[in-house]
Amino acid sequence: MEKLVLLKKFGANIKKIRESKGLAQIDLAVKMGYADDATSISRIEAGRTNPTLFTIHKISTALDMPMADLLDFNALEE
Amino acid sequence: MEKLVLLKKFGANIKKIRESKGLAQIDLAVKMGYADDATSISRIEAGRTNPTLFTIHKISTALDMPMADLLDFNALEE
DNA sequence: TATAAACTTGACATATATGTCATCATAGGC
DNA sequence: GCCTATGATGACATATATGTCAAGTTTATA
Repeated sequence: MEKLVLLKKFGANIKKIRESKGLAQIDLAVKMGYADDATSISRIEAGRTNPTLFTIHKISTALDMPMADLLDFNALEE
Repeated sequence: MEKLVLLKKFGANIKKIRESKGLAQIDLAVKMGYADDATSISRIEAGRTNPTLFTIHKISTALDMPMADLLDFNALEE
């Protein structure tokens, strides 16, 4: 898969899960320990950054979702 | 989970899967498109770097393993 | 249409990932 | 002992992730 496509798919998946939990970007950011600033979340959800494993792990913890689930967006399409 | 622990677990998992496929680090590196150099693989397996999503994706493709499986190393322990 | 909540965007300093090279260490087989 | 395969390590230039701020946009709603 091409890089930009991958990042967009991941971002869309995070957004979908976040919204399913009724959280705003800022809520997720605060849960991840950020200083009341959702910039990083916005970038990730838009696919404008290539997050590291540790960042993915922090999202996973904050959303209470296994990392494996966050990356399982290829079961549907390819 | 603490960052260093996470990176070490991920690295150990990659190493286990790579070896189960009978591949040397250099084989994986070449499959990922690197120039006959396994330095990056060595770093990742040792947990000395915090790989990006795209790097994880390249490993996934090269090892023919879903990304979700590569990150599913918490099913066993925590 | 005014207001507020939610999200986006550009910029910034800092840290670190990436890919590569040269070199070193280790282990096994001959 | 020698050679080869394998992996580890330090250094390097370059690219980019991270966390933050300020400012802008979008959306909804009263």
